[in-house]
Amino acid sequence: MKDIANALNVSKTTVSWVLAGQGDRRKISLSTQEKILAYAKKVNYQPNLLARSLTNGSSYTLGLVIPSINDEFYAHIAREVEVEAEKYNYSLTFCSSEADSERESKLIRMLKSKRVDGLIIAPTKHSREELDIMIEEKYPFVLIDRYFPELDTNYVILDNKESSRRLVDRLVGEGRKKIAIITSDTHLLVMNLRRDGYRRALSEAGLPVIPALYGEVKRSEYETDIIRVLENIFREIPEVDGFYFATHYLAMEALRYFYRHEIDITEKIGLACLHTMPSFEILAPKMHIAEQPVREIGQQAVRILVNELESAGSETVKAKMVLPAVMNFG
Amino acid sequence: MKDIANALNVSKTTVSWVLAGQGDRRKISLSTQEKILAYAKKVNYQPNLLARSLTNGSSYTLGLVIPSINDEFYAHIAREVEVEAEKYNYSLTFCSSEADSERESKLIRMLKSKRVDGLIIAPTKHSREELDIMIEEKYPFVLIDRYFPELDTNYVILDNKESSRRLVDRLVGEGRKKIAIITSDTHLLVMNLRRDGYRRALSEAGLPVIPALYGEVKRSEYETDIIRVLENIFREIPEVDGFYFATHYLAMEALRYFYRHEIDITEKIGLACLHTMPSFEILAPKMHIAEQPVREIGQQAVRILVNELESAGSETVKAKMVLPAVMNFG
DNA sequence: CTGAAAGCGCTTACAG
DNA sequence: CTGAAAGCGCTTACAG
Repeated sequence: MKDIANALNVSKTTVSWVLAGQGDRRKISLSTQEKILAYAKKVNYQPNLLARSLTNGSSYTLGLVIPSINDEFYAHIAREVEVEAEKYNYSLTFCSSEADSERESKLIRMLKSKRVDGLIIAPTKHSREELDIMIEEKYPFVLIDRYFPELDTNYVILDNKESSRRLVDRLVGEGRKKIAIITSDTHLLVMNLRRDGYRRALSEAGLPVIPALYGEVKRSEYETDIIRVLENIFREIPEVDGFYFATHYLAMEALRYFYRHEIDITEKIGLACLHTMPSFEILAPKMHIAEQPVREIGQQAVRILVNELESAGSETVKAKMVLPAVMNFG
Repeated sequence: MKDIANALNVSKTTVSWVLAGQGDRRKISLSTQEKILAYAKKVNYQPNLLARSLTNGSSYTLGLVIPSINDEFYAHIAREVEVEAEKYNYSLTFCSSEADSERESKLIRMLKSKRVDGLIIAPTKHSREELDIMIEEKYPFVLIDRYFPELDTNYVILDNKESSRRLVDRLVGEGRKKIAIITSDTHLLVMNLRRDGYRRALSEAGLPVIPALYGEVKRSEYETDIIRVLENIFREIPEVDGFYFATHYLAMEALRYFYRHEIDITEKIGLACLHTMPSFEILAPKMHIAEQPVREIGQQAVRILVNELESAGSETVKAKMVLPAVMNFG
């Protein structure tokens, strides 16, 4: 900009106005304007957005903190967030927390230091400290997929309990009586809500909740641990006739197991899963699926954030959205 | 920082030195150092990295431009790039170009304006202009997955021709004689290389290349268009006994079709695919797969970039890496 | 119609 | 041992 000003014998101020499209408003002579625009084009001037951000106090970048970008669900979320953010001229910096709350805290601090305007977080655990600080500082952020009811934050989540209840209810409707539930990450409230939904459906149908039909998979080694869990259930309750998977990657691994052991999943065993993967339709056409409304989650998260950014200062009331799943009965 | 300086009656300079860990080198008295550190901690001081970047001229952010983050392969690449970048203290801003070179150009310009230190790009088409400008400006970037041999740029790609040749050769080895090839995005050089590999394998085996066994799927509507393509082939050459898919999502949709029409893909029809998806192992255990070495692509891309950033100024010779696929014969 | 000047929050060469 | 000052590249209130 300085170069332009020097080359053209005008002030940086003038250049700045013109380049910002405020030339007319500031009544800068057309000839000067044209001169500047032409020269800027000639030298292929690109504004330094870093400097602009420092001056204006907003970077037009949002931060996305998720367990891993290399996960069907979160990659899709990232895409939808990106699309929506672009409408408001924001771009996205993402970080994978790897379900480690230490890391998560570090990443959040880093993103704040880089002065992203707001954060969209799928929190792994209660990073109490970081979230409290952000609430205190009124730093704009919205939680997705997971949340903490005791904290007054924005969030956009699935109606976990009801989605689960409906899925399991469907299995019950098929006459199944020994329905297992397979979960993971049980420190997460959402996982407990899913389990609640399962229990609910059973008790509404007058079926007992059998402890041996509960399987908990270690997240960090789920590919192998789920085998142990499944074998356990088949050994304890050989007459098991249904499985409800609390999340998609558990179902994926279970399907791998079922195929390998040629277990009949069209008649003998009914399946249900919270969220989906592109192959489920082929692998298990009869599986009942409650799909996360990915697009809406992404859109709402961005809108809530942008809304809060635009009404900076004026206290906005926190948005708490609980969305229904897209039900896909097999 | 200013606040700290005022509160403690020292200069910003001193605060800056201490916070940068240069206190000892600058021989600042221990008592001052401790005072500053303690106060910084107390007020939870977080440096404004925007300001630092503006001063230092590097933002410690890399830009990743890919067709879509919502794609198995690129999401995985993103993850590996992130992991590797973190080792060098870089974070990542990503943008999905949606295979639109207009968009791609815009995104590249935007990222440069935001002063990312370097770019990792899976280019969609020859955005001649943007790439030329970057070469001209010596802006650090590395191409992945796709490249342009006529341009002197860094790149990390798969050995497309050889991987394809080996896959098809495998099908040939099974005694198959009517092997179809299904491709898409044929404006991309890499797709042509894959086709070359296919042709090569056939001619090495003395088999004819039959035009009717060539299927080209429209990228933008591949889910439906592939059906047309497959039906065409089955109609023209009913005795087709093999399919080579030039990329994973084509295989995925084809499998959907094969399952729906109960086509025998264990004996009658042999399959091969460049790159994989988590379900292929279950859906088509006999499919031959050449997996992209995702981790190595990500790692090398980052290392090349960081290396160029660190040797800023001194002319580095461009890295041109052609990696072998990880072969997985079904 | 146009420009000089201050400020955003840092770093660092220079001076004492 | 410590600080005043310049500079990174922008924006904008103020003055003429």
